[in-house]
Amino acid sequence: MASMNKQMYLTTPIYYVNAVPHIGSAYCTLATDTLARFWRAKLGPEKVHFLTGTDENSQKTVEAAQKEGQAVGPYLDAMAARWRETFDTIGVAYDDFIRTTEKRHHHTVGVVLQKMYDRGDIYKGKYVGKYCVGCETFLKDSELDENGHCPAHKKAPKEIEEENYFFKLSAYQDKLLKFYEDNPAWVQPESRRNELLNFMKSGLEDLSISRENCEIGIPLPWDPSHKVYVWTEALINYVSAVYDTEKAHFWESVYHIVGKDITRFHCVIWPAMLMSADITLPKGVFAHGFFTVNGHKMSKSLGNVVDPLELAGKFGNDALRVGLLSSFEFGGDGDFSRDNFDQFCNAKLASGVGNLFNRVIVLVNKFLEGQKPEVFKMKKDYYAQFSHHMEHFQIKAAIDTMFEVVDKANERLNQTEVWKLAKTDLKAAEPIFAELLSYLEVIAKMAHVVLPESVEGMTRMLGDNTKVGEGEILFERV
RNA sequence: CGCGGGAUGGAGCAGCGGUAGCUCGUCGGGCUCAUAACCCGAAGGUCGUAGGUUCGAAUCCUACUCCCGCAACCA
Repeated sequence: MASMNKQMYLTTPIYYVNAVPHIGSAYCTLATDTLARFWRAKLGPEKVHFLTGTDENSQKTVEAAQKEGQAVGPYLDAMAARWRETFDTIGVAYDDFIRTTEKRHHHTVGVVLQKMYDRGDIYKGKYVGKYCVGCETFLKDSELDENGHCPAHKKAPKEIEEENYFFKLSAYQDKLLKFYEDNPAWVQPESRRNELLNFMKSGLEDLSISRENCEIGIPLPWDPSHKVYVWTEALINYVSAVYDTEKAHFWESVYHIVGKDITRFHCVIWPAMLMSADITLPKGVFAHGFFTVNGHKMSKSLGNVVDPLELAGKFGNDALRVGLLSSFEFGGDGDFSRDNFDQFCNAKLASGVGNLFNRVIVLVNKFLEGQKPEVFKMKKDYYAQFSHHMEHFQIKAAIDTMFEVVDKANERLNQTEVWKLAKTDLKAAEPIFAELLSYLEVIAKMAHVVLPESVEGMTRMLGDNTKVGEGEILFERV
């Protein structure tokens, strides 16, 4: 159970560098960042490791570089920097950013594959098939459209016959099923787990894991004329980041946060590879859902691609973070619309959290000259509720808990009409101010995790042990 | 019979066997400490259709209809 963890290693998928970051990658990364911030608050910063990065050893990146008229190396450097800068800009505090072109990754991939090879799980076979460069995969005849083209790329696939190395995935079917049975919560949400069980029960086939004649990639240690297939190699990044370093102890506490489209790689192929290489399996995999934009899939042709940098620039990083994460449950699908986002910023952030802080602090300054009254003992432990949700990857529910406290405080304000009471009976008003300040404090504690930038203003307003600060505007209305 | 997700008040969602809930919006009232913010109340749903199981069904079963994703800027 996550609540028993003494340390935490969280990963996002690594992102293809030949596209620019969009709202989906920002969503996944901000979600993982938020979980990381929660665990740092709970366990201490040194007990948490948060990894993200870029996936670069793909034939597609070679083509993209050529299109830009650049050499591959500088192109990859520039694109990886762009991803990294985007995450930095929107307030993602990763502990490590891995690129699959780095030496540490190449080294680890060699080690892992050699272990699989030594065990006898990798053999050489002949692969005859139709290869689509765009998909980076072989397509079955049944997958082609009526013209014999790849339905996704509208291009005829190349007829390729080549020697490939294969991984005996089929040999792991029973072990995987047993593992799933023994670890019912390993994949979350449960609907994804059921999908995967059906997939595995339908029979696993051996997997081609190498390519010949690739311009980019990692050579197989025992046969450098073959490069490791990009997906096979990409998964290993999670190990590469900690393998053979002082961070190695984190491996036993790793949770992968992934998109629902890549669960097969992470929940079937990856554990089988780890079993083969005799490496401890991750503690769990959580698959989040996808966004539509105004009810439609994000697409360049529809012109509805949402740029996270634009939103962050306009509304602020905290609004982007909590706006995305609270718009639908982590694990489900949802819709993003600019109208709803605007509404959220006004209603929940400006009129909600921001107004409440200003409201209470101004009152305390006005009637108590900023002096803090006796501490109030709260009946309900809101932070415990918040923690419980976060420990179970229920990010939206955790954020909703914070807004619940905001509502509670506003309700108390109106019930007690403390601004009237203070004029006639200051002694009676004091405990109410104490109560209100204690709500602000628990909100700030949660904001440390979900509103990491605004928490600075909250801290200023809450002041020191004896006096509160000045009221200020945390969120402007939009 | 390709696979999968979904259909719940104006919008977005939760509920998944026991008298329909949340957020936003709308309308009415209150308050005036606060960022035209806050509080209270109301309207608004026969929970896609038709059957079935059950003392009782959004909730389980069957059939059907319609949307959407797998279709790359893809997480």
